[in-house]
Amino acid sequence: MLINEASKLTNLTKKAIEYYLEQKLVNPNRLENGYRDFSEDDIECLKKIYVLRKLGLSTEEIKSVLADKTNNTLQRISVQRELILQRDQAKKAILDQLSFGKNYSELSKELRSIEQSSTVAEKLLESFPGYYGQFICLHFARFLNEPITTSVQQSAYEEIIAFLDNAPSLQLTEELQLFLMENTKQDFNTKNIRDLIENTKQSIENPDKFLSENKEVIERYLAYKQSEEYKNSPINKIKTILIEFNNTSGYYDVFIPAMKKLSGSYAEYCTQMELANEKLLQQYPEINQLNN
Amino acid sequence: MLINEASKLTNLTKKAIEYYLEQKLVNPNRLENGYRDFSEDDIECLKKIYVLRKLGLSTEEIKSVLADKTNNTLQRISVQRELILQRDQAKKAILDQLSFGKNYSELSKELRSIEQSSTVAEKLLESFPGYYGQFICLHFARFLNEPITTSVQQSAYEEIIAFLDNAPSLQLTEELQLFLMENTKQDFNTKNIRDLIENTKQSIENPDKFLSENKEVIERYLAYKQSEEYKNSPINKIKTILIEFNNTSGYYDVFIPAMKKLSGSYAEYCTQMELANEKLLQQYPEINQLNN
DNA sequence: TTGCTCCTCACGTCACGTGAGGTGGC
DNA sequence: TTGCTCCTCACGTCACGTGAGGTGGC
Repeated sequence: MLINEASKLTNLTKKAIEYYLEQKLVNPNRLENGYRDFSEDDIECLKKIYVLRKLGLSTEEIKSVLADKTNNTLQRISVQRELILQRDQAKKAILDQLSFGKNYSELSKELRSIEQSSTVAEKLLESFPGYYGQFICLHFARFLNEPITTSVQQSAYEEIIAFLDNAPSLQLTEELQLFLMENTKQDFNTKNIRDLIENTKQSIENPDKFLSENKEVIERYLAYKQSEEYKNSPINKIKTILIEFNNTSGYYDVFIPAMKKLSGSYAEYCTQMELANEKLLQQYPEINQLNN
Repeated sequence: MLINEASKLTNLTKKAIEYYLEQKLVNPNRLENGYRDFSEDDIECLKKIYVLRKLGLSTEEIKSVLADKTNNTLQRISVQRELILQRDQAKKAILDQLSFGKNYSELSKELRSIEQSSTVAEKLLESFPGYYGQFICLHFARFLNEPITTSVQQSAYEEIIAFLDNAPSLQLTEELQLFLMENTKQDFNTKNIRDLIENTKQSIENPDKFLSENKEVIERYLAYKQSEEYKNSPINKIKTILIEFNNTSGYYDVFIPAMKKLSGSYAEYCTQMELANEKLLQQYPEINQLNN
């Protein structure tokens, strides 16, 4: 069909369609007279583009979403938009304060720390691949709402940025990447990640309760970790790579200490986590052997 | 001081400052050699621009904010951003559904009704001046979350758009505008409007309770409305103009009926409102005379 | 031939960033 | 003279919109 009909079917203007053609988002055949001939598939594709554009994705982003047969790209973008929404809400709150007559210089500082926090979160998402990046990003985002006021915080912020900008990228073999994608395709979206984070939080806040309530699961898990099956599994390989990466990239030596300096709530979280971990080790000393 | 120093003091780049100069947001003097000489006032102004730009205001918006000595413009923009935030949140929810694997064609409809709802809200804000526009906009925004699915709703939507695009603008004399501004400057911001709306909602949901609990206030109010003082007050003049406007513009004949068709929850609200009003009239029949 | 669609090309938008090329100050 | 700042002018960005000018189809 010709462009006019395509335009009507997709709710897109001709000019918009022409633009997407130029950007190679769609590639209809040409008729002998040079007119473009849109197929059913082209129309489907344009309809998707319409939706994605209305949702605020750039043409580049749309290109990768269309090329990606899994929903991984879409999930990443979704996490990104969540960060942006949070930032915009914080900005809206400042706008309200301004319209209420609060003065500019005070708010200017608040603004700066909002921007710095979201820069950290965005860079975290960029720095780590796939699902792992989303997890890391949402995990740390919770601790980034505190204003940066002291010079210690400021230099910690700068260390973090330098780390994230220069850290070697985490490389997984294609096989492992595929494994991760396959296994996170359905189950892990923004909401599930949030739930997971929330569960972790509750278990470290009250480790005794967690340990007694989940005795069975924990023991099954430990048994699995000692099995041959686990030792040869992709998930173990990924874990090994991660530990190696964390040890050599500066993640443990630079990033984590800086995060603790930047965010009081994160430092507190870590302390709790260590306590909980001690209790776990007391109850299951065999874990020590597992990690070596 | 020269542009370099101004840039350092304000956190703006030279190019950004030059752009604001071109847009006439600031107007520094020139030295004999043609160099620009920024005053303390210019710097203050640039600092404000910095904050407002970070908050996402366009240069045109910033221009009106800077020109406006009251906070009225800022308040309007704040309401506008609230609408945008709501829309973006709805869009983010759709993005999540997509990344969860839901199909495009279903979501495309949802998308359309999100956009239509926010168009109505935005046009409401544009169509009425000052505080009144903000109130009207937030008042109706609550009823605009329902999807547009039937053809009755669709044509009601179109009627509303046509009404808002063509309605004569509500004109108040400068004196009355000033009065409104003076009296809404402090007390009415987004949050206060919300509270007011919430209070109204509760009183019409349970008119008996409202009437008995607020007996004294209502009676004092009625007495005031019968006084000579009220008859000569600006608020009475504004009310007269509003009633006239509502009667002649099509607000009552076109807009309100269309809103009822568009939104079931608004229709319900109106019914409740009428019931509550009847009860009020039963208790205070003298109101009938007041309105003539 | 007329009125319509199709094509490509060019220029505008918004808030700057990135130079280029020329002048001024020390 | 050198290295710095200042000035203005031009072009690029992103996702199109608004024509202009020419061709094709009925």
